[in-house]
Amino acid sequence: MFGLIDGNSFYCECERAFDPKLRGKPLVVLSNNDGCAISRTREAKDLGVRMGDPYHLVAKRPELKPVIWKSSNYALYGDMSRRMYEVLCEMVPQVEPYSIDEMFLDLRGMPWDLVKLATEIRAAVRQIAKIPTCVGIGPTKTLAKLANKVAKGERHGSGICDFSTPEARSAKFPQIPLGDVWGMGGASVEKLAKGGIRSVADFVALPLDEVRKTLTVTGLRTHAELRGLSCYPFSLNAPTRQTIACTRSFGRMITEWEEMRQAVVTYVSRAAEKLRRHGLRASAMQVFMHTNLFNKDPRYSNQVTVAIEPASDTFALIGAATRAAQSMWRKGYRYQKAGIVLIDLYQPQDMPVQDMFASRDPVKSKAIMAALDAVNARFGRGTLQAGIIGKTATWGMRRANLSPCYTTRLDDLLQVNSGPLRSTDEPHLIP
DNA sequence: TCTGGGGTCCTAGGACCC
DNA sequence: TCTGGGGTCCTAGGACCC
Repeated sequence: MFGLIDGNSFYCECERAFDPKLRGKPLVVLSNNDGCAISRTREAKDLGVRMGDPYHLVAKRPELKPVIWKSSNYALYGDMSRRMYEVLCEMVPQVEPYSIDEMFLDLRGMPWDLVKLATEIRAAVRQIAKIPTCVGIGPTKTLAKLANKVAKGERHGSGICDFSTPEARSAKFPQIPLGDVWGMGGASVEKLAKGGIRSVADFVALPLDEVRKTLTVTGLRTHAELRGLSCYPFSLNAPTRQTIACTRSFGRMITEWEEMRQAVVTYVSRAAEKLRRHGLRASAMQVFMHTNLFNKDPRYSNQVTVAIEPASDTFALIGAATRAAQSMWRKGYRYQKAGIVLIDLYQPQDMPVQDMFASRDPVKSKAIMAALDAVNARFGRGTLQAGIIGKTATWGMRRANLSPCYTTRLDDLLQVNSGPLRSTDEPHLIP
């Protein structure tokens, strides 16, 4: 049996955990660059903020005046996710992180009442990690996900939904729209609706060849999972990464090559850091840049893919990325975004060709990269930056309302007054 | 002025092979 | 008149996820 636990309005609740003033208020966390709404509290949803609403449009709406808008703080959310994971590991034999706010629980062989266990898990995560959650239970991952969705939809429910028995499923399935199912996106829902298939019950009753014909093998898997046949096993070790990317919109449009060069150098450095953290090397990369696709500016969009000598060395990757960017740079446009994606990733021992004639001394390179990563880990990202001389860039992303990194920066730690403790779980802030 | 970022998997079609 | 069968590998694009 699987469980799926999922943080309610996860990013918003991470903010609330450290700032009591946000509790009970309509709160929205914005995407990078303060672009659009990506996490909303119940209060904000009730006021009509939708997922993906562009901030600059929605902030003008008078009924949304009371909403508090926060820039996203991934250092905080990532660390809160880790805390949630640790609490869960104490309570069930195995936990498989699925996303920053969702984790599958292996409930096989758990001897007691699963709903009771789920209740205890929710309470522990709430108390220790400060995150409210919902839990879904089912014999497959897809059913656990669906149960979780049902639990989340119940306004004053228990926060738990159990789909472990066929009876529980057939009672609910006729009322659940197909789009609620994990793996059923807009395109599939639309295709099936043409044949009158709208609810999960309709879909489950569909013959296999029909499913295969309209949705190919992925649809077939979802279909099987909904009938209780597991196709996605529980897996402990995270699969090795296929791609590592760093792509960003600029805080303002940029028009100069030097700015673009700096951006590309910054992004590729960041990606190389991730690459080393995963112990991988890249043997190809894609670099892209484009102008704003929403406004009436003259449009330009280009992308190049280059093969490189397998590397995780920042300097090597910078060279390749800069050349690629230069080859597609056209002066006279207002660029809005650029990015780099590292592809064809290898574990060094699996590399098809050993770098016998490597143009860089591998021992030296390894030592320099280790030093670079250590300095940046200790003193903050970008303390040592290859390929950029001088002042801070002005094109970086907008993050107008960023919360402190309460849990990952010493300078940002909350301070607690000494003296008699008050009977409250709220941190006592020193102004 | 201002519309995110980072992933995975699958398929179709072309090039190529024997 | 008639032009096989069975593969692999690569890429671009679609669909989906959070």
